[in-house]
Amino acid sequence: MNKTVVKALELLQLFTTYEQLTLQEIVQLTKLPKTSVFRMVQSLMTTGFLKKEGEAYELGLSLLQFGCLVTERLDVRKVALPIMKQLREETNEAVNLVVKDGDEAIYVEKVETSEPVRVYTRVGRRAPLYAGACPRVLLTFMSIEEQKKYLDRVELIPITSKTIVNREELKNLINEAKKKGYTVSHSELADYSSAVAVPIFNHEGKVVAGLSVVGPENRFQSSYIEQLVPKLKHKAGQISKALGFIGGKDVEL
Amino acid sequence: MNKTVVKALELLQLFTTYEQLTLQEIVQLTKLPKTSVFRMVQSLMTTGFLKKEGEAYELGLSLLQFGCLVTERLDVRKVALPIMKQLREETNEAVNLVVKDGDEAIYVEKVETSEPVRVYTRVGRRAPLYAGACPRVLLTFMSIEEQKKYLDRVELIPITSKTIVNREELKNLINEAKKKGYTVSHSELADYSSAVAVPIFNHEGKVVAGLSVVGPENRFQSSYIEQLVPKLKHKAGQISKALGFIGGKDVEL
DNA sequence: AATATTAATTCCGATATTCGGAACAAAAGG
DNA sequence: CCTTTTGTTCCGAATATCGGAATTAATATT
Repeated sequence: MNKTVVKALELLQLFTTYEQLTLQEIVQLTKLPKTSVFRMVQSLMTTGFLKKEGEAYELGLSLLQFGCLVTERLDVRKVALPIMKQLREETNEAVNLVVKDGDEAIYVEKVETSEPVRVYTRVGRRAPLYAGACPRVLLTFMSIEEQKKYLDRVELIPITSKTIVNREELKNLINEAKKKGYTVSHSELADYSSAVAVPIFNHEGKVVAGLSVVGPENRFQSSYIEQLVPKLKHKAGQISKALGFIGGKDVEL
Repeated sequence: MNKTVVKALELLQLFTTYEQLTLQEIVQLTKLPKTSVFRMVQSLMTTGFLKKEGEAYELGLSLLQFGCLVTERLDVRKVALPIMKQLREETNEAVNLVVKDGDEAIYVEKVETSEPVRVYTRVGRRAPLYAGACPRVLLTFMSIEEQKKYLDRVELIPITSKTIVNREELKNLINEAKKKGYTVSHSELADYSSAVAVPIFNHEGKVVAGLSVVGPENRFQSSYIEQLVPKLKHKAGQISKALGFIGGKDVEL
């Protein structure tokens, strides 16, 4: 492995939290010697990953290009987007699409609602697989071995006061969700926001994404969730089908 | 500067042209020793910039997050987008927003038309400042010294058969455009596509972006362009104003 | 105006890190 | 079963990185 490269890219990661940083600030945050930081920043600048805006450094425009390319190349997203828009029309709620990346879930597409009270999720946001409806639906429907390994390995860190941190409770929820074919979460990732999520499968029958409807907790009572689930399952089924998925006991095609 | 970091990031740049690459292919393209490529790829993977998809490597999902952050943080884009949509409604043509990044122009936002014949531009695309209406409008309205330096330094490489490669011709076009307050191009960046572009200024009176209307060459006759120009100028003026621009002989506010 | 303070940049010798050839392993193809 | 191709590990040599210290630049203070 290449230590310097990793360090430089970790340095770049700082800019996901901070919009602008001076050299000084980077030194403080990374605790690396100033000269080293300086060198790395220079390197990141020549490649367009960072740029200097007056005093401070910012993310460079190269990243724009990369981001767009990744988006375009994600085919789940391509087929899901129009269907997500339909779902938004039917439910008038925000719809999210999440894919798995290592031990995390990443929000790759969203369709917003016109409701005045909204839950704002940023595309590119990451969340652990155990928290939130959409991430957990990925965890629920992954292969048994992979799931077991993950559950043994993962440390359950609370994000909000309602994040599930008890391993047994999590396992129960997963098993239940597997039977029902959907997951529900209340304020696990952000306070006062709830979500219902269903899995999307590819041609191999593997979960490749989670589709969810998100909204304010007070609106998401069980009677309302029951109305949402068949709609979600229907749309997720359409997306799965478009990806070449054929079987599926849990999915109504 | 940090040689390894730069090399690794240049390696990553390969993936803007190729969607997938095996280790072998990267070795051939970069002409670097296999072991070095291997190491760099490993480093890029641990940081999520690359991922292995079966045989080959692809851009990782980290880049999605970075791309979205850059987009969100670009405030020209934020204020321009709604106005661009209005312009699309008024003209029923595709509208592009371009900013300067070093010696290049980058497309940062687009609004597409419903016309059957379209010109497709990808967000994140780069173009030299001398070619195409929108890039050249940035060149036209940058500071005199900067412009002079650029013109002395730049090598004019043809992109299509109609790309301007004669320095004198380019200078004349720039001077003319400066008087008129807009730039026109025909098939300079892509065959059969034309564009009209106007500048957007910030609070300091510096050009920060170019706004253009793009369409198929046959539709962009001079009579039609004359209709477009006032509309473009009006909208660009609105955006400039929103960015704090006050003066402006060339802009009708 | 002179001085103090803070941050950015350059220098340079020590050394840890990267380099890259070669050997090895694994998988694919004949 | 052997050959070929691609991916991965090893290890000594070399060089690129490291980081302290000095220098420069910019800003604040007396």
